[in-house]
Amino acid sequence: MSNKSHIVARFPPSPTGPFHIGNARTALFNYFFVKKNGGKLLFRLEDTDRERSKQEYADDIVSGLQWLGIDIDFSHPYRQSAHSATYKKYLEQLIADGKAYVSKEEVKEAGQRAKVIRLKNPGKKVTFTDMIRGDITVDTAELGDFVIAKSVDEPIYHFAVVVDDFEMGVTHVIRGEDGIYNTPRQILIQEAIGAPRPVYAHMPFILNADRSKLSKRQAGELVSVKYYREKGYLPEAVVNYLAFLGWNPGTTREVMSVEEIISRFDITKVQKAGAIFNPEKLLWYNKEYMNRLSPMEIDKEIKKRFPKNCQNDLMIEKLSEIIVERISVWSDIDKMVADGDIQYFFEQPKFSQEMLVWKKGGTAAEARENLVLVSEKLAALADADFDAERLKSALMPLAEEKGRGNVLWPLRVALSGREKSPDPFVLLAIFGKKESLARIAAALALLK
RNA sequence: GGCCCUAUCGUCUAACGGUUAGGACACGGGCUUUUCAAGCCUGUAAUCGGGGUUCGAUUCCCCGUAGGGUCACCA
Repeated sequence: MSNKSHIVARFPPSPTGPFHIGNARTALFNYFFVKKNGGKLLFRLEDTDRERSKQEYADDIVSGLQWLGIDIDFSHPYRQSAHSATYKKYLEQLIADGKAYVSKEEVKEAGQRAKVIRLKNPGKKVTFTDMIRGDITVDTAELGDFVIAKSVDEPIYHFAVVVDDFEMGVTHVIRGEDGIYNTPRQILIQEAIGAPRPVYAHMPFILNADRSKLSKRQAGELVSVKYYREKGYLPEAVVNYLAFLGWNPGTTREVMSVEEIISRFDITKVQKAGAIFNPEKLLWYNKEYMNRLSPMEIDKEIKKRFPKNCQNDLMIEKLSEIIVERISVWSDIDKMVADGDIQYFFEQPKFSQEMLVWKKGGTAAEARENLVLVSEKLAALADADFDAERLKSALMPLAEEKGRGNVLWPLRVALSGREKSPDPFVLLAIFGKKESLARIAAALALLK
């Protein structure tokens, strides 16, 4: 890393499926690395597989990357499909130099070619440096003269990658650990075409709970970046979680902005073993980041998710605090709406007489008597006194005298109609004097 | 199976030969003067096993064991 200004890394997904969270982490670590070292990150679409490559997947990857805040230029990606002439040139040169040859093959399976291009393997031991794992030595003899292209117009992956990295001036290759065994053969190809060898770093995998490689089979939708966007996760939280999965700056604090992560980033401190993906911790991160949001940002999201008959801006403003402390991701608001935890703020709730009675030893008569007393106390207050703290000091003496449960439970149910809700003082403050008294009156009518 | 990589609480991790093995998530308990949530305090919990090296090993070496990766005319 002595030549900082010359660092060029790349992120080369093949658009053959939805953007995978493990891939996102690899992209992120590439991003941290170049940002930290003042390098450049290039985007390449490995779309040589005509059958499986789809534009919608490419779009999903790009939008996922942008959502995560990876601010690199996606406007003119390097597409493998646009470089067949280049591969052909190198292939023909290798054959002319006698470093590769056209080999006649026995066709064993459908789709196999009778002629392919193989590299003449010098059969030596190759040692390369991995920034995470140190030196790795592999004997390439066992590879034999491996296939590098089906024809001069159809290079296979390893060959295309080496040519692309060379053409793009890539100096640092940071990829998943499954790339470790691709490296020796790619190095052999590099040497054959006279390309310089980049520095490597192979990242450990993100794992399922049983320590196998994170799979859609086991983790379901949790593997796709799109899922987190749709569920209403904050990209900062996802980035922070992913960054600390398999790496940490040695601090006790784990909530850290991207800027700080970048400034502290050190790829040599990346863990060598894989890490199990922990959705609970991600949720915790998300909540941490939600707690740092401004009321305006919260209100905007709530408004977006509330049904048509709950679009009262003034009420939404009052609710944002109690909602945010009950959710971990934005889509939890949808659940609250579906569960009926929202509706009662906007219209008189329906509830039964039994629900008004304190379950631990209260009677309907007590509920009625206490609601009348509460009602009288509230009627004596000014509108301006409808503040949670003041209401509490106004009503608690009564609650202490008559029994907290016997006073506060009926009051809370009268206001919310629910088994679970914010405390009655907060509710009173939200509804104000007039609406509060009206709801209590409605409850009293039921108790008669 | 060959080759390679890896191994600290359930999970993510700190420790770069000497710590009561630290933190976070999750979990348990308690406090916040009804319920829910949030918050605060607090507790349980780990060095895979066996040999070395060393005055001393989580740390260095070897052997096991376990897990993972990889052995394509896929990317």
